[in-house]
Amino acid sequence: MRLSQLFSTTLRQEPSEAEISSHSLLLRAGFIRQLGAGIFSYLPLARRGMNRIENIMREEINAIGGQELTMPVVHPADIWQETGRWSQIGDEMARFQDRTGHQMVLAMTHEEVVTDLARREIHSYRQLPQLIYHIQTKFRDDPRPRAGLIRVREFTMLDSYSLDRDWEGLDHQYQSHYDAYFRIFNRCGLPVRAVGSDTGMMGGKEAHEYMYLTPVGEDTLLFCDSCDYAANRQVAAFGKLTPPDEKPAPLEKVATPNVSTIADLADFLGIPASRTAKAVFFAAEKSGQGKPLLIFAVLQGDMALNETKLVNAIGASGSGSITTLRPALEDEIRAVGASPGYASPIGIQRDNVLVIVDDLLPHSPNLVAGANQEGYHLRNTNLGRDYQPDMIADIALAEDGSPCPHCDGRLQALRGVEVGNIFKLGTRYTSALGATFLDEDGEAQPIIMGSYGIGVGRLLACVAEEYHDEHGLIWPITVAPFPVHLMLLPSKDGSAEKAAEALYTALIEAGIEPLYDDRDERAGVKFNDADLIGLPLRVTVAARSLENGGFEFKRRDRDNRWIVPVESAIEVIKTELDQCHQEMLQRFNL
RNA sequence: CGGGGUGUAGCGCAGACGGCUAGCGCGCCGCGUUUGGGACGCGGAGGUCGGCGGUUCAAGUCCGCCCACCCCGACCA
Repeated sequence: MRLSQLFSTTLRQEPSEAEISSHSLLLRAGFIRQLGAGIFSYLPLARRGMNRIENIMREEINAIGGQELTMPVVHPADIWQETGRWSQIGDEMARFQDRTGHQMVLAMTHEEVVTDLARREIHSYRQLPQLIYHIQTKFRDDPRPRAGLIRVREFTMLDSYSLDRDWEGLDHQYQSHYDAYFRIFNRCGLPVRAVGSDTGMMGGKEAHEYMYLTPVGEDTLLFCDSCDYAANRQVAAFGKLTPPDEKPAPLEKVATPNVSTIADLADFLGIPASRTAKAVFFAAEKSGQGKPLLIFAVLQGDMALNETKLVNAIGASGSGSITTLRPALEDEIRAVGASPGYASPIGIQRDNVLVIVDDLLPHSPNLVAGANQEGYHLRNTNLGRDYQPDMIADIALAEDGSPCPHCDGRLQALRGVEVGNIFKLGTRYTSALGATFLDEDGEAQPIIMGSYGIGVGRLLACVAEEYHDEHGLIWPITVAPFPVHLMLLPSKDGSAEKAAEALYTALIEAGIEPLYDDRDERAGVKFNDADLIGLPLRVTVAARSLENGGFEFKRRDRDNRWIVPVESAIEVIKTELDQCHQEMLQRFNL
């Protein structure tokens, strides 16, 4: 490709909307352009990089038995209604009507369509297992796109789906993906960690996320410093310190004027926060019901609430499908007889209230809790004696420094970007859509499903985030849009032009397509653009290099330059590119 | 959805007290000089000042409404 003809230009100045390196550099180097919030065009350089990523994905998924197909981006609403997600998912799903007035949706994921295909095609255990995948555009109307390609609304994902006759089969395919996904990321040069995660809107049993650790990430992960425990903060368990073993003491009302926070309370009474009980309120809107359910969560005063755990606990309790959880209004709290700032479950009305206490509370005696009266607290409240919970569950948020749930270590909090995820869906969708097969005994069984996804653009952005310096991008050989940046610096006698053109042709004939900077620009401009675009190997053809005995070679990720004789240029380029590959394999033990 | 911010040429920005043909740097086009780390000279092109409405003799500038984008939060993969 001749740079003079390439459909994009580099920008000298940093675009004002870019806050993080990958966004800024991908814009400046001419890889992407933004059309709207979270909506981008991928110009030829980005497209080529993404093609290479997608081909790595195809190789790895094919290697574990995947078959590529393509499923539609526009779906009729009824399959989403069949699984219940039509009403479960909110504004994040883009909906519209076609000309005949039928409700349609833009695909935000493809479980429904896969399951529909499965129920049409799969009838016998003899047809299982299956693994199908596609690389397709999705749209999620995210309330807040940000950080360039890291969090967008329209995006392309590799999406694979496993279909099995039993749970052992799912376990096997899940494990295959677990490993294949590591290979995909590593072949792209991206170091990732797998962590246990929430299943969120996907539903199902077990799930892992692949996290690229970076301060620009918006997920918080917790890693044990001495064992291999790792989890997204949303689901992270932790070892709760055992409270003192005291006998329950009599309840005692104590005046606490203007003391409405845990910190003030502990201060005022001269006790640690861990000796207090904290109340947190949410209103749960139930589908198809008018009056929201008040969620009254109680945990030890030194701990923060984990909303994801709370939602999952409520879901597990079977108390109806909760569509949304929002902070309760003050009136809603007062309506049950609780007093904000001085609240406890003691003595409140219990109809249409769900009291959920953290699983540490049964072991934490004599806590100071609210008296449900402005300006007063109660000493020595005890679960069981003074109030009964509707449910006991782990609803506390793990923090940096929390004890590991599995060993004596401490959890460390780090930021990360989720670049992929894998879910054991089980029969969540196949049961809903009636995707069954007949087993050997002629009995209908629901197909057991798994789903696995990687965002292509987000992966590209993370690679850019990982590999760059103050001059520009530094692409790993495996995802670079071109392997070689061939640079011509014009000469008076035309010798450099002649040599560069010859090398350009010879490289293409050798199956190596370079990006050929044939522009009539100053050397400084060309060198700076080469650094910005960041191709792995730069080959400069100039009068000076020819006088010195050939072409000047430089790797983008190294500082040194050296001269290679004209006649061995192709061979050395091949060697260098191969060397880049080898270094990559070594770094990731591939 | 809440809070904050920004919309003036392709990019980065000035102009805001209402007042002449709306500027600057970079980029772009032409000619010449220059040619290994973002050259120089001369000459050009390019703007419904985010949109609509209002006030006024006069609006980029004042007022109202709306829209878009960015950041923080809520939310989310």
